Amino acid sequence: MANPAQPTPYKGSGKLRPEELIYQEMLGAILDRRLEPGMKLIEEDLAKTFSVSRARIRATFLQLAHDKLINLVPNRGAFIAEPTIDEAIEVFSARRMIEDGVVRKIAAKMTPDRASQIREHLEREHQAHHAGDHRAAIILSGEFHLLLARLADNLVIEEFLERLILRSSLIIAMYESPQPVDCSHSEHETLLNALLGGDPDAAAAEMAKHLDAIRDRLQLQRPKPAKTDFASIFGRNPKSVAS
Amino acid sequence: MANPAQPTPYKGSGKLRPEELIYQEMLGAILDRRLEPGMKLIEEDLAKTFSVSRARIRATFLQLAHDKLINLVPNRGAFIAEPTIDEAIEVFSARRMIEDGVVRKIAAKMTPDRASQIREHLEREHQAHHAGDHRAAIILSGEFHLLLARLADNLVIEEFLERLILRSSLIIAMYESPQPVDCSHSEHETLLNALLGGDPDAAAAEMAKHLDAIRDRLQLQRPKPAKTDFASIFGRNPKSVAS
DNA sequence: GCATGCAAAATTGTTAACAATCCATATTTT
DNA sequence: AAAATATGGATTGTTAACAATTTTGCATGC
Repeated sequence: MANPAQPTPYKGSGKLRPEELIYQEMLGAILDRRLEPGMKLIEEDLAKTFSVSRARIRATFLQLAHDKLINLVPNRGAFIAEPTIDEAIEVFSARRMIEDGVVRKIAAKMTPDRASQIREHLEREHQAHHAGDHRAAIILSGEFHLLLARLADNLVIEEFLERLILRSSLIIAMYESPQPVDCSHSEHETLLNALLGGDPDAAAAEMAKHLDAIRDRLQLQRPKPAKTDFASIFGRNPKSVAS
Repeated sequence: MANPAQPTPYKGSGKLRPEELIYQEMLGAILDRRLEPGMKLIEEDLAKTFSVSRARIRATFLQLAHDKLINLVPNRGAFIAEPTIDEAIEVFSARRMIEDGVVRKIAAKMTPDRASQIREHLEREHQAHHAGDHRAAIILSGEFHLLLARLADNLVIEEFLERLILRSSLIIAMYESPQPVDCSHSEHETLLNALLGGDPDAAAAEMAKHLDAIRDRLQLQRPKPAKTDFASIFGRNPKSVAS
């Protein structure tokens, strides 16, 4: 027998591997901003928190760093990523490129089954929005895009976009304007209609519009919404305080 | 000497980090097929080979696994990836999607400087080809696509495509037909001409054609060109030997 | 008062030993 | 003889201690 090559099979039962759990846990904390951008992550503290060895925390760090959710600095440690404005713009630009292809592929071969899958998801988004569950709404909003990627039937693209969406979530958490931003669920409905129209160009244009809209709702001009930046809080330029 | 592709910029000085070195070393061995698909990688052997600790080998494994160049199986170890035919098809399909966007972006804003960068690269490909340096030709061929990604001016896309190109290289190494395949350098010239034409649609079409051509040159119908598969060597079906 | 340098504490990086798991061979059982 | 089952060796997974580095607090000098 042979092939020793199963990607990542869970051990048989529905048992969740601890490493996966820790990744998810930290992911949630980052996207919730319980861990703020720039914050230092101390290995031993986390190890004790999750009752695992430092080695495992280290491995988790590598994963998170690969997804650009934390920065790993040699001899200094791990820090929650602080995506710059340029990075944010590039991420949304990359998504535009990729989701353009996704949407075209779906529009070209829309089936009733796929359509109802999307509709079902929209329904959930709708419910969360009306229930006022902001957090769920944001998560579902990301999953909408992931669903489209899945329907495009290409695992490579799906996995990449998944990471890009996580990264987007961090960006949104970091740069979102004071008022709620997840009004985008109506845009998702517009998108579905475009997809049902069967015109790839139209659907792609709609997706581009949607992603640009998300980006534009962010406050990407602000220098840095950092933790305790007294200088900006009190309206001074930190570099030239006493000039 | 050697490292063909410099994927991640090194820190300030020319100091090469050992971890990066090991990754590059193993990468080279995989793409050269000195390490064959399916082969087991034993931590301690590698640790001794590179004179580092097992922990570092482990960290390198995580990186390689993330790039889908090896498979990590819990409690069993690490194995050189054996991309399936379906995977191969999906990788090239994903590249079509992404490089479509790349090429369009470049075609839309071609400058003399960018054009000469591409021409310069083509010249190098040309030289390697005429010098009969097969290995260099394959590497340069991949770097051509990477150059285009770089010119598209989006780091996110660039990094992703870099990984996808590495994965493609493994696929090509695994499925390439007996006769040389790097005749594609002339296709790259065709591609440059399309880019210079300034017509995004035409350029994108050319790229799609090129990627399909690469894929079609592979022997993606063969079940598995495994190491010592006597059954297939002697023209028998391994499953039903005695029927 | 502010900068500089030193020393201690905290933190990361590394190593080695130990435990758990898997694999192949040998042995027993049917 | 074939299947099932023990057994030993090899390999991965984990832990804890140690070394190296960075950070922090404090004292000193200007």
